[in-house]
Amino acid sequence: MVIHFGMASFEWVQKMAEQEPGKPSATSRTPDKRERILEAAIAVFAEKGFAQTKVSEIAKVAGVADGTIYLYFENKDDLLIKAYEASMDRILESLARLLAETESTAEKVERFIQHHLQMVGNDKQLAKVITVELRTSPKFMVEYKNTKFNDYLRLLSDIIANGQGEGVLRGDIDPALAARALFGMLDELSLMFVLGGRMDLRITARLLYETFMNGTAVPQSGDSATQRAIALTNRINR
Amino acid sequence: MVIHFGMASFEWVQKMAEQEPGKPSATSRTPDKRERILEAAIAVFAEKGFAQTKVSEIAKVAGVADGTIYLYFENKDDLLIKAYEASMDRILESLARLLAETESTAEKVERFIQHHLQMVGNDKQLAKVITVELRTSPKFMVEYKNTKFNDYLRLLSDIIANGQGEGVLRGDIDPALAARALFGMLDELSLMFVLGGRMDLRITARLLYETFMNGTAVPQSGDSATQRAIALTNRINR
Amino acid sequence: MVIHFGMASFEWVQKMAEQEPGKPSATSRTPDKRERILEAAIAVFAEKGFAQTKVSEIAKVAGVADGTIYLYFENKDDLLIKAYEASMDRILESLARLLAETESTAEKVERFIQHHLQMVGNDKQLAKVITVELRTSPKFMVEYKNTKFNDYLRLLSDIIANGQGEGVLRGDIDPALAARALFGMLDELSLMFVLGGRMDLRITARLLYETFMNGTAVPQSGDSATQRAIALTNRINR
Amino acid sequence: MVIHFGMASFEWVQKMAEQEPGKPSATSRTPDKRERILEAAIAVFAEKGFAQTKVSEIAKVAGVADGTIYLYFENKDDLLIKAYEASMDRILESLARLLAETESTAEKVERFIQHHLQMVGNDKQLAKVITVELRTSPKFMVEYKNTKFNDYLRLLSDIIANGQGEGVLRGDIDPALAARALFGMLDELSLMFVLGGRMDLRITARLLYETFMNGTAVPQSGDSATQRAIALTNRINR
DNA sequence: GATGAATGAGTGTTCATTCAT
DNA sequence: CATGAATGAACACTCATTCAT
Repeated sequence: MVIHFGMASFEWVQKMAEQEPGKPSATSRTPDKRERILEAAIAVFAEKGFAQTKVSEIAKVAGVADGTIYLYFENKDDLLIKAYEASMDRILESLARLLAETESTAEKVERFIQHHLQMVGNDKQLAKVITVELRTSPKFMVEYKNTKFNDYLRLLSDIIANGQGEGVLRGDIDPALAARALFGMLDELSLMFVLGGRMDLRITARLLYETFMNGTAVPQSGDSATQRAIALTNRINR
Repeated sequence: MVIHFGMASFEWVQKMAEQEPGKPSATSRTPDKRERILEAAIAVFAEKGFAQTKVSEIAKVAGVADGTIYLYFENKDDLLIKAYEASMDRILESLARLLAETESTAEKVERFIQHHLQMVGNDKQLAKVITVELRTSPKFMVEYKNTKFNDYLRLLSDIIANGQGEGVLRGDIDPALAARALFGMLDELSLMFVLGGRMDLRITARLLYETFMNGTAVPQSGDSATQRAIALTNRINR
Repeated sequence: MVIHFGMASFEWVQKMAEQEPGKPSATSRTPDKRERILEAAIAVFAEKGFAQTKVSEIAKVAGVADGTIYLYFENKDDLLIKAYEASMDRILESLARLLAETESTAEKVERFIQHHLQMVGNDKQLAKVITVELRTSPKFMVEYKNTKFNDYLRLLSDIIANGQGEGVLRGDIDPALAARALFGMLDELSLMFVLGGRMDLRITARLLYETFMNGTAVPQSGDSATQRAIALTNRINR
Repeated sequence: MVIHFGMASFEWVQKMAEQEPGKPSATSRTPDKRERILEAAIAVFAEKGFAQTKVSEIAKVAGVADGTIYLYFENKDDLLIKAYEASMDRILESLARLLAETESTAEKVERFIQHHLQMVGNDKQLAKVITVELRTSPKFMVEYKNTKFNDYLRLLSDIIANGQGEGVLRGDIDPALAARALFGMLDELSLMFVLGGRMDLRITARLLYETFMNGTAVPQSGDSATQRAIALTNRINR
C-alpha cells in the first residue's frame, strides 16, 4: 500500500560513525595515520570552518607533523574532498545495505530519511562539514564534480522512479527534482539541528516522511480514493 | 484534475532587482557610490566566492578606490552582510506586498514559492550569494544573528500557522519546522538552478506548491472522502 | 658672589603656557585657526605619540576639517616641527627675559634650571612632545636641523662660558658639553616626571642646581679658599 | 681615600658586542638565525628608525624570509623589545662583572660611566636604538614595563646609596633621582655622539665622573674638613 | 579660505606548502 | 616514511594627502 507509515527502528546506523578497526600494517607503527588525519580534518573543519582551519592545526589534532599531511593528500582542498568522500563512502555503503532490506518504495523512502537524519545525529561534526562547508564557493560546488553526492541523490531518485513505475508516486514529477527537493528538506533541517537548534530527529523524520509521501502519492483508484483527492484539491484551491 | 493549483502571474517581482535611486546628498559627489559597491560586491562574491574575492577587485568593479569601500563598510565581512541585508530588505518588502494581496493560505503559500524562485531567476548572482556564501562557516551562520533570514522564515511560518488555525493544514506540525522544510526545498532547488542546472522555475514552483500542500493538507470531512482523509490522518498521527 | 644658592621664585614662567590672546582679524571668524591646530597637535601628539596620531584626529580636536590643516602646514612632519618651534619660541623668549634680569652666572644657571622644570610642570603635554616625540627617528633628529634646540643649548653654554671667563666655573670643560650634560639631566628628570613619576620639581631644581654648581665650580684662590669650600659645602648640606 | 680619580682602563667592555655563539640545536638548520635577525633588526632600526623600518628589510638584511621572523618574534614591536632586552642582558652582565671587581664607591661610579660610554662607542647602532628608538611613544615607554632599564638604573642607584651609607656621598639626595640624573647626562652625551657629534668619549667619561663626584661628594668631618675640600677640589682640577 | 569625500600607495602578518635532514 | 623549520606569495586595511565644490 502506498501509505504505510510505520516507523521502523531508528538504530540502524547507530554505529555507522564508529571507528573502523583499521588495517594494521607491519611497516608503520600508526597504520591508520591517514584515517587519523581525515578524522582530525573533519573535526577541525566542523569546528572552525574550512577557511578558518589551519593545516597545522589538523596536523596537531591528528598527532602528525604538518608535512606528513602532504604525504597523504595533495593540499588542503583535497583534504576536505577526501574527508568528504571517505565519509560519503561509509554513508553510501550503510545506506545501500539498509535499502536492500526492503522492496517497498514507502519503506525505502522512510529508511532514507531516517538514515540521513540519524547520520546527522550520530556525527554532528561530519554533518556540519557536509552541510555547511562543502557548499562554500565554486571550488567545491562547481569545479569539483561531486560524484558521491550524485550517487547519494541517485539512490533517492531511483527509489522515487521505482515508486512512479509502480504507480505509487505521482508520475508527473522529475524523480531527480523530487529527490533534490527531499534532500533540500533533509539538509535544511540538518543544518538547523547542526547549528544548535533543539529538535527531535525521530519526530522530524516521521513528519518529513509523511508529508513527502502524502505530497507525492498518487491517489488510489476507486471511488472513494478519487473523491478524497478531489476534496483535498478543492480545499486547497479554495 | 487532482490538484489544480492555478498559477498566478510570474511577473510580480520582475523589477525587484532594479536599482533604487539612492538618496543623493549635497555633500557626496556620487550619491550612489554605496549602492555601486554593494552591487559590485554581490557580483564578485557570486562569481568567485567570498574567500576568493579580493576587496580590491570589488573596488575595481565598483569603479572606486580600495579605500572608499571602507568609508561605507567596516570590513569585508560587513560588506557581505550588508549586501545580503540590503537584498533581503528588498526581497522582504516585495514579498510582504505580494502576500498582502490575498487572504487565502494556499495562495499565500503559492505566492511565497513563486516569489522565491522568481527572485532566484531574476538575480542569479544574488541568489548564489545568499544560497552559497552566507552558509560559509560560523562567521556568518553563527556569530552573525541572521535577523533578515528569520524574518523571511517567519513570514512563511505565519502563513502555515494561520493555515493550521483555519483547519486547512495539519496541526501536528511545528510551523517553524514546516517553514524550514519548505525553505529547504526552495533553497536546494535554487542552488541546483544557480549552479547551472537546467530547470524550469515555473514548473518547479508549481510542483513544490502542490506537493507541499498535498503533504500538509488536512482532509475535509464529508462522506467517503472523509474516511480516506481520516484514515490518512490517523495513519499519519499514529 | 659665585655661589649664592638662594632659590629664587618658582613662579616666573607660571603663565607662560597660557593662551596668547591671538590677533583677531576681520576676515576670518576664527583668526587663531592656525594656533588651534598647533595646540591640538601638541595635545594629541603628547597623548598618542607622533606615529599613532592621525591628522584627522588633530583636525577633530582643533575643530577644523582635515583639509584645512594642509592650508597651514605642509604635512604631518611639518606640523610637529612647527608645533615644536612655536613652543620653543615662547620658551626661548620667556627664558631670555628671565636671564636678562641678572648678571650672576650662578643665578642664571639657577634660573635656567628652574625655568626648564617649571615649563615641564606647567605644560606636561608640551614637555612630553619635546622630550619624547622629537627624539624619534632620523626624521626629526637628523634631517631636521634643530635650530631652536641649538638656540636653547647655546643660551646655556653661553652662561657657562661666561662663568668660565669670570673664573667661577672650571675652565677645562667644553661649555657645549657641560650645557648638554646639564640638559641631559633636566631632560631625563623631565621625562621621569612626564611619564608619571611622582616628583617635586622645586626640590629637583635645587638639587640639580647645587650638584651642577658644585661639580663645576672652581675653588677660590687664597686662604679663604678653605672657608669657601666649607661655606659651599655647608650651604649645600643645609 | 674617598676620592681617587685615576682613570682605569677603557678597554673592559671592548668585546662586549661580539657575537655570542648561540645555542645550536639539532633541529634547526641555522642555529644562529635568531641572533642574525636580532642583529639585523638593530642595524636597520638604528639606520632608519623603528617606524620607517620594514620587516621585510630586516629579513633581507638577516638573510631570511619575511615569515621566518615571525617564527622567532611575535611582531615588529616584539622584535624591538627583544633586541633591546638581549642587548641589555649583555650590557648588564658585563657591567655587573665590572662593578664586582671593586669595593670603592668612587671607582664603581667611574666604571659605570666608562662602561656606558664605551658601550656607546663600541656599538653605535645599538646605542642609537636604545637611546633614540626606545623612547618613542607610549608603546615602548609606558605600555612596556622596562625592567632591564630599571635594572640598569638600580645598579647605579645602589652604588649611590652605598656611597651615602659610607658617608662618601651627600645623603640628602634620593639615590634614584641621582642615578637618573647621571643617566640623563650619559644618555644625552651618548645621543650627541651617536648623532654624529665629534667627541672624545674618554675625556667625556672623566669629566662626567669628576663633576658628578664633586657635585655629590660629602666633605669629611673633622678639622681637616677644610683641607679635604681643598684636596678634593685640587684633585679634581688636576 | 574651508570642506571632507575620495584616493591609493604602502606593509605587517598569515599560513599553505616545500624539502633538507 | 616522517619531520617541522623555512619559505614567500598574498591581501585586508590604514591614513596622509588631494581637490572639486
